[in-house]
Amino acid sequence: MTEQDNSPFSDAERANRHGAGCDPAKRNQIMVGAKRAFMERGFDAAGVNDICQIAGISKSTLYVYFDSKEDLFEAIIEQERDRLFLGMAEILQSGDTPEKVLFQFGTKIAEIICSPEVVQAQRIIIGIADRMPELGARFFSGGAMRAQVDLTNYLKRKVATGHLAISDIPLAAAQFIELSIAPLWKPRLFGKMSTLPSDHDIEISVSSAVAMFVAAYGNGTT
Amino acid sequence: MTEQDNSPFSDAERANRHGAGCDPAKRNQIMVGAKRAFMERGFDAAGVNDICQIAGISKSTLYVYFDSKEDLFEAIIEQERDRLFLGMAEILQSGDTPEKVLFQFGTKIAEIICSPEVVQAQRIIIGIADRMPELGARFFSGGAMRAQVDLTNYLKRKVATGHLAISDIPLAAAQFIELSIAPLWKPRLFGKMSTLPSDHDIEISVSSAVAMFVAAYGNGTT
DNA sequence: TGCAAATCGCACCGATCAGTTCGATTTGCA
DNA sequence: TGCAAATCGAACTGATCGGTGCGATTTGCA
Repeated sequence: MTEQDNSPFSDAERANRHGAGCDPAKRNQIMVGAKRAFMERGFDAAGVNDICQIAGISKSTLYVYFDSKEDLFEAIIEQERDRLFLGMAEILQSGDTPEKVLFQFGTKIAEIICSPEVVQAQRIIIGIADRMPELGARFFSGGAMRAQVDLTNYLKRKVATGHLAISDIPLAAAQFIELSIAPLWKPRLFGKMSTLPSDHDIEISVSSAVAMFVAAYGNGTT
Repeated sequence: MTEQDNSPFSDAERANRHGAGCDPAKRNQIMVGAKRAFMERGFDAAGVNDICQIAGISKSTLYVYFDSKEDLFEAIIEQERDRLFLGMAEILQSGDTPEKVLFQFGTKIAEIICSPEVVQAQRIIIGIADRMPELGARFFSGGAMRAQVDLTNYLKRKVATGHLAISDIPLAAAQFIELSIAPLWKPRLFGKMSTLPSDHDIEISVSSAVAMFVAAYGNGTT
């Protein structure tokens, strides 16, 4: 698998010289270039030679840092997955009303999920889900599914404090997320909508999602 | 296995001589085999030789009937797309209450969209959406989007007769469809849920979708 | 500066695959 | 039955691509 550099560098070593395939800067350089190549052309169409050219490294070096093209792709996906959903959980710590919190949460998730990079990544992952089934499942678990779990926990708190009345809370969380991206994501994924949805589009979708959610699960006091 | 010779053609049709690449039975035979190959292995992994073997025809003949592998794939998708959404519109002609109609509609669409064949087709199409952007858009327009248009028209009628109160009707249609498949489709697509959702799973999802929809857009009389 | 390690550059391998060619074979109408 | 058209089958083409091997070059510490 990936060379998860378990080698403990001494301070002296870390400064400049690294073992073969152990320079984090070079590793990052490869991943940045490969990410661009994959995003622009897809997994199959992006050749290893293209990747090397874009990243500005030699093929020999690439294969010192990564075992295979698939290995490289996995490393990129895992990194991006974590990066994208970073600020997600914080929104749910706010003390605002559920309406406001849900609106912010829905907006954020719609922005992420419908962004060109994420849509492209999703396309690639879905397309090779047969060849690399574990990767698809992990991407989903660490991305959209994790957001759903976070939202579930938030909703549980709001139910406990009587702000919301929900019987099946995980289902409600999934519903809200799908509602937030309802008219946007699927067309994006299939290429029917080629341009990024505007802030206004997202606002319409998310505010309607919040309204619907509150109509169904609100207790009338908000 | 390969010979699908119980074809539904009359003796007259079948006995006739056809021009090269003009025998509908042979064309169908190719498409049946190719469909199996594509579904089992995906677009790239399914080789033309595999397709020929499964279909029980020679490569030469295949290229008499279809210009390319992509051409063949398109023909299959267009055919399947129409077949799957066949009984969809009829449900919306029922005189039942909106709750019942929506429940039937949601159940049907969830069954279709989450079925193994459709999920696999969606994966393939999404995966090659970059190479064949038109196909993805057409597949979406003729499939899920058409269902959404049908539902929009139904909802318009119900709004006109005062059964429902909706401001943005196309948005509401999209919302209902997404709600119906909310906890099911995405995990299926990413390979997180490898087995077909049970009737019970679908019922839970759809009935909750209906309840939510009525809570948001009902006028209280139903 | 010298030396060893890391990286580079590039040819090369082996495999795959879409699509073509063409002679052999089957099919079905007259 | 004869003949022409449709189909078969299998070799072949041309190109792509992931991955390897190895000598040349650069890098950075001693």
